[in-house]
Amino acid sequence: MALSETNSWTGIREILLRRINDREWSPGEQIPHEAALAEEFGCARATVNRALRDLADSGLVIRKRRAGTRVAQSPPQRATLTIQVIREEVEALGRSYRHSLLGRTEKPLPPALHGAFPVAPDADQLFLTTLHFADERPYAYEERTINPDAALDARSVDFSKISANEWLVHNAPYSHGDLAFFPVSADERLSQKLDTAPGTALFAMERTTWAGETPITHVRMIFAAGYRMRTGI
Amino acid sequence: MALSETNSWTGIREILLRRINDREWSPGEQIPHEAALAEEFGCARATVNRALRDLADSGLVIRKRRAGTRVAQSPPQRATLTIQVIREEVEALGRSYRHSLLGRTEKPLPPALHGAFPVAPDADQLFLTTLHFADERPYAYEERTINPDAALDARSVDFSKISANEWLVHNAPYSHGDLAFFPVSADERLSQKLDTAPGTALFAMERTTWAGETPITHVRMIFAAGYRMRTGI
DNA sequence: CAGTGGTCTAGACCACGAG
DNA sequence: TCGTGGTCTAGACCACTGC
Repeated sequence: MALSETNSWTGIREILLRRINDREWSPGEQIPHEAALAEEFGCARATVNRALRDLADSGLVIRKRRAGTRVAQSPPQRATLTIQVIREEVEALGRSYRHSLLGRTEKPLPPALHGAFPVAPDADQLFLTTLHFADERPYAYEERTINPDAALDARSVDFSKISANEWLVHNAPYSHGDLAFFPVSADERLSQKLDTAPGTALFAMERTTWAGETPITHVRMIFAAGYRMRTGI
Repeated sequence: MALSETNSWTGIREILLRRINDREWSPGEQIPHEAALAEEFGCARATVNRALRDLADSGLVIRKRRAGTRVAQSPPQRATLTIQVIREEVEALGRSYRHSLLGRTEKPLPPALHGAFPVAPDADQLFLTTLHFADERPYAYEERTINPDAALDARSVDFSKISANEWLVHNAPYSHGDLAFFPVSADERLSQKLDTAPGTALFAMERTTWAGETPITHVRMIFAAGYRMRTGI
């Protein structure tokens, strides 16, 4: 109908997408095989495969061997968040970055974290609290636990020169992690650090990263008032 | 070194990943061409391409034509959020779902939204407020604007039977959207709807979806106290 | 068991963009 | 301009899993 979609995989994806959006293929319905579509479009099966795989990645179709490809009943919305090192996030906003190490101690893990951060209960962990600034105004407050067994040189690093955030990204590769976002209400101490009124609603992020089965670091980052996390879908 | 990675694209990805993590290839450094790697691993270039494309998708390497492939300086952490229809989100938690339509009006767009939702200033928009319940307890409060020119049948739908959230997912395909997360402090009205104390910090999400250049709907969803958005990386 | 998607290959041409 | 990644092809074998 349109002037022409070439036989590129993106072109084929658009055609398939239109058929789904136009209800030519209804939710839950099985669509033709890769081989049939390849023949229809006059292209190789691999090209159709690439298009369908992309639609599957974005959740619009469900693919199973033997059972074929079906249009998803309620396509979930998938959004990709990109979480940068704080310094880069701030500098990308055109503001100047600085951080200040507020505290550093070594002690065993407090019981509250035992569930989320499985290390030996008597092994000393490194605890850091850091304040991140953008244009000399507080940007985020960070509370971090580092497992010295996983980040071998951490004990000897001067985290007032390079933030733990940045050092870990460059020196402690992780295999996977957990991420959570939630709101917190500024208590007396937080409101002071982040220069806001007590009771202000703040955006917080918690993250644990792992190297296989070994936890590397656990961090809670609380952003100053007005912070919004944005993305596209 | 390991017993053997087969010549699968995932196997090759693991080998490349290890070289990056072990600093065999340093951040910023250019790595061998696809052709060279294909020869080294004794596989087709397409297989190496698939592995490298996957690493590029997750932000670990940067690929440019002619310039080759380089290890990223500070690999951003990319997380994928899956945002389901609220009913499914609640039911996935093993709780029973119900919603209640609190209000429905038609009026032109208020000035506050003119920037985010570009429709004719005198065209009536459909405004809905909805409360979502999980196990009969408030789960989320929703304020929504629907552009009737983009969602043609919306005016004739009984949104007390099917939530606008769900109806739109099934009936108004979108091409793209904007998404933002931020905290709000419960005011008197919100705290009443969501059955929480005034001043509680709550998690909020704002989303606008588009069909090409035409805005379809704008929604602000505020979740009850205790809500956490989780994902993995 | 057999149909369907998942993957690999060897080769080719193309498009971008750094030098 | 020309090296590098991006893509397409035709064909093959494999792995999973529903029938």
